[in-house]
Amino acid sequence: MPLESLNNKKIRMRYVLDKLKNEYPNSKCSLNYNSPFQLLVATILSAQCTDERVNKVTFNMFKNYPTVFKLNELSQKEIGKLIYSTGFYNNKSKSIKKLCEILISKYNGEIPKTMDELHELPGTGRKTANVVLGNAFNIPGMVVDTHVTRITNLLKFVKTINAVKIERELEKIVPHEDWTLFSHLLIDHGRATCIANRPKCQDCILAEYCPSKK
DNA sequence: CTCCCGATAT
DNA sequence: ATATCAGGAG
Repeated sequence: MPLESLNNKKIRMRYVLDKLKNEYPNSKCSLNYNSPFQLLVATILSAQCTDERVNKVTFNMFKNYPTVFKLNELSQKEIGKLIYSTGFYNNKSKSIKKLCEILISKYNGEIPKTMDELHELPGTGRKTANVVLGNAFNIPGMVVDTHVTRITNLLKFVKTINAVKIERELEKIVPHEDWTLFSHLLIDHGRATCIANRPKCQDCILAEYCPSKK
C-alpha cells in the first residue's frame, strides 16, 4: 500500500518534471555570485527577501569585498549598513560577521562541503546549506524553501509544512540527479504562475496533474 | 511558536 | 492595510 502510493507519486513526478524542464529550459540559481563564499552570503541574505534585491545589494558588496578576508575587515555594523535593504539586517549582519570569523579561523577561509559542517555555520540552515552544496559544489541537495513548500503541498506530493519532512519525502520521489534542478524549476514556476495567494491556474502547465487546481 | 524587518505588489 | 519575498535561531 505505501509502496503503491509512492510509485504513483514517482510516476506523477516524472510528468511534472518533464513539463517543468520543457517550460523552464534555462532554470538555474538566480542569485549572482562568483565563489562558494559569495553564494553562501547571498543565500543567507535571501531569507524573506527577493533575489532581485539581494543581487542589488551583493553587486556593490562583492565588488568591494569579494572574499571572506576582505569582508571580515568590516564590523558587524558596517556589514549591516551594506545589507540593510534586505531586511532582518541585524540578524543577518551578525550571522555574516561570525560566519567570516569561523570560516577564517576554522576552515582557513574555505567553505566546508558537508551538510553537517555547513549547518553549524551562523545563519546557515538546511535550506541554505543545500543551496551551497548543490550550486557551488555540484553535490545534490533538496532545497526546501517557500516555493517548494507551497507548490509540493498544492500538488499533494507532500502534506506538511515541516521542511525536514518535505525534504525526506521529495528525496524519495525526485530522481537524485534532479535534486538541485528541482528547486530552481519550482521557484521559476512559483514566480511566473503558481504565485502565492493568486495562482494563475488557467495558464498552468501542471494543471492536469494538480489536485488543487481552481 | 515567535521574533527578526525592509521593499514591493495588491 | 495586508501579504509576500530562495529562512534561521531561540
